[in-house]
Amino acid sequence: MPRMMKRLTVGNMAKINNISAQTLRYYDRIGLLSPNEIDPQTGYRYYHITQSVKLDLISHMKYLGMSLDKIRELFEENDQKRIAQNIDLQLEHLQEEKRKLEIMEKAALKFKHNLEEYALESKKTGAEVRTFKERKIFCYDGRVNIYESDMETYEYILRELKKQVILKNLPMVYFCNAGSIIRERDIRKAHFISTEIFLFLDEFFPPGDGVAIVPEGRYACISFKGEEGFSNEVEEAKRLLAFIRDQGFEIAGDYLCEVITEFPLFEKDHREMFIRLQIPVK
Amino acid sequence: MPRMMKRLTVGNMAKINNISAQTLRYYDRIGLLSPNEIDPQTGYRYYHITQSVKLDLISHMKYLGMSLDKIRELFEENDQKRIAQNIDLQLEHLQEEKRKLEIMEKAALKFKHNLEEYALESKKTGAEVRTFKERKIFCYDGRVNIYESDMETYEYILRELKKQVILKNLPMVYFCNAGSIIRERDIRKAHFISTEIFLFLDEFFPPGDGVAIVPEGRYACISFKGEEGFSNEVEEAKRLLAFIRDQGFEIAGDYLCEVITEFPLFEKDHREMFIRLQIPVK
DNA sequence: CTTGACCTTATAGCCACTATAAGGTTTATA
DNA sequence: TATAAACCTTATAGTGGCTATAAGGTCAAG
Repeated sequence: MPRMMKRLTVGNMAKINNISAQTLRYYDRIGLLSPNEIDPQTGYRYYHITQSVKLDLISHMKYLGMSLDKIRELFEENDQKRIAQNIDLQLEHLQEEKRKLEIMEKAALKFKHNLEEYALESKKTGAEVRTFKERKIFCYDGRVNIYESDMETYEYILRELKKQVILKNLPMVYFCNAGSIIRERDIRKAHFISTEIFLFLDEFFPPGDGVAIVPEGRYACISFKGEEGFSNEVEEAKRLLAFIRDQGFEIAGDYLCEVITEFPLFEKDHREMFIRLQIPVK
Repeated sequence: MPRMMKRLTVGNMAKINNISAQTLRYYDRIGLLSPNEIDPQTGYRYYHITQSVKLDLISHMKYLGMSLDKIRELFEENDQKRIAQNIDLQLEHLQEEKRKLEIMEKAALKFKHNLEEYALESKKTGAEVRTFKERKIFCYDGRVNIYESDMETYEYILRELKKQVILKNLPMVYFCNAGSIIRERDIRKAHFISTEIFLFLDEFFPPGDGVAIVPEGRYACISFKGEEGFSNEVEEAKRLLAFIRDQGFEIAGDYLCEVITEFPLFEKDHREMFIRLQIPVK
């Protein structure tokens, strides 16, 4: 049987409601919930147990993600329709938050996956043939041949790609897994010409403007640590082309240069990239 | 073709990276990212485009939900293992956030459902028979007959229930949909004795300590607005019992008094409750 | 040389609290 | 009744990741 107390001091009210006395004082200060009675001499706050009702409501509405300001507003209006409206608003907000979390999770998994790929791939030295499923990319044509540019220009092109990503409302997640393309006709002639850079999207991404598909199939691959930007890419690419020729394969599509991860090799103010070159073969 | 600038002022660096100049200054201040060069005379900050790399990483890691402090720490350590660890931590954190959101959503939906029930039920006046699916409740025995208590005591009992909810780590969500039970043997004799109050849980809730099941079946129901606590409940309950007798039904289980919603009728500092009485019948 | 667009630092504000300090009140016990 | 412990009060500062503002200095174009 609970002990009866007509007047509850902040501390008691706090204990009973599993809340801090400071918080109760704060609620008083912002005009959200004031004690039943305040001793005019001492300023002591005295609550009544039934004021817990309002505290329950406050905590419940907070739980729905409403701000204390909003809650006070709703208390003042005391209008059921407005409350229902706000619940719907909160539901939308929650959906939005959920979507954000999903994307964040995808980003984290991608990051992790990249780290694992790095750990795996960094042990390999030679070329090999691997099968990839269909992949989606978001392409951007920088109109500058990156093989004739320095890192500075590459950064500027990346910034432009980023602008596109923001413009098209793509989640920024994908921005950690970029690459560049050499079109089939150029790589067949061993011409290192690429003006297009891209981002890997995930399989669930809806097709649309700028979204291209990298077909499923067998790819000749080679991975290496990019030195001072792309300086050693051409050399590695030639090794990969030699591998294709030696194995009796034939180039079956566009050459992809994928930046697997940047982070673990992060040093100073330049990108230290782990790169995987891929050429589809038949 | 992007315009080349060796030195970028905060404003330019900001524009290029879709971030505010203030934020860049802030990052400088907290030692997360300092400009390449600072004019010792004027204090002007000059960035280099390649510093965007670090900004990309920062935004990416922020995206995973890491604090700037954590990010700086990881930058300073520059250790791949620690990064991987933190990604895993973030993933766990994201799972937690997702669970929270799910619960919040459930709470909002429940709230909404209650409002709708209220709108529907408040138009009805007489008793009726309704079918309910199996429901789960969390029971707490206050060891005081609430029909012999005043609202003050009821509030204290509710506080105890709340403590139990916190103790058992149940989500606070459920705290808006409470009720009380009169056991079958008592309601058969029209004895209004109830020491047990409960919360409705949702169907997905795992069974456990204190979790009871209210069986599926047909229930004689009557709803009304509770006046000054439970003062008019007994009267309405008697009407419901009369209805059961008149229709030739028989009491088939425990009597439930469900508080559908409190909010829309919220006034002053006492609970204004919309109540639905339910007696299983056969 | 002016104008206006930039830059600088310093400060306050946001939210929902928490923490601390310095001092006053109540209550339980001796 | 004296005292000590446990409370209460207000006021202030801090949290994080910024944004906003003010007051003043610098730079680049015309």
